[in-house]
Amino acid sequence: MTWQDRSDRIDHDGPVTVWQQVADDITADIESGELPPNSRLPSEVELAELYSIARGTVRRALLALVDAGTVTVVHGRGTFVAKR
Amino acid sequence: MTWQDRSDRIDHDGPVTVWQQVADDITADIESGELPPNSRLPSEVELAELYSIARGTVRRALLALVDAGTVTVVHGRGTFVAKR
DNA sequence: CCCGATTTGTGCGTATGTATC
DNA sequence: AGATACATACGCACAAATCGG
Repeated sequence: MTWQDRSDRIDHDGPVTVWQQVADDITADIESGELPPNSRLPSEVELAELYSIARGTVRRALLALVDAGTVTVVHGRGTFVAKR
Repeated sequence: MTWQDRSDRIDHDGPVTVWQQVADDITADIESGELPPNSRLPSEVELAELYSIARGTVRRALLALVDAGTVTVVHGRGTFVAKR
């Protein structure tokens, strides 16, 4: 899949936190099949740029996805869609 | 060109970010001709030592230079002055 | 062909300061 | 007061590409 700017998907004024919106956004792409199992996500820095948010916020979102079992993180390699 | 200690060129307390100062400093050397096209910059680790900053900050500065088209980075080889 | 050194790529964890809600 | 979020910056570890012996 092609990763373009996603800053327009984030509502900074609504009731939902930014990191939840990012987690939901990525989860949606995984469940729709656009992000197939074992495919790699952009790096934390790249995701921060794509969503125009801070890296710390990206990490919070990824933490939620890891807890949910939807992605797995490999030190030094990247973040991958879990095969389930 | 000779690469000596450059830690005195960085102001950690001013309004300009460290990575911006590094990017500007290297850009000046390129535009002055001291760093000719295709010449290789010190490694990220060496630059971090020369400026007495973190490698991550060096990478942030190099990212700006890449975006500006002044340098090109090659995985496993190094960072080179763009030929322009 | 393999091994080691070098270099960039990525992630982990943390800290500080600012601003907003 | 507290939580959220941004931006910056630090140090470290592991992975992958490249090149030389």
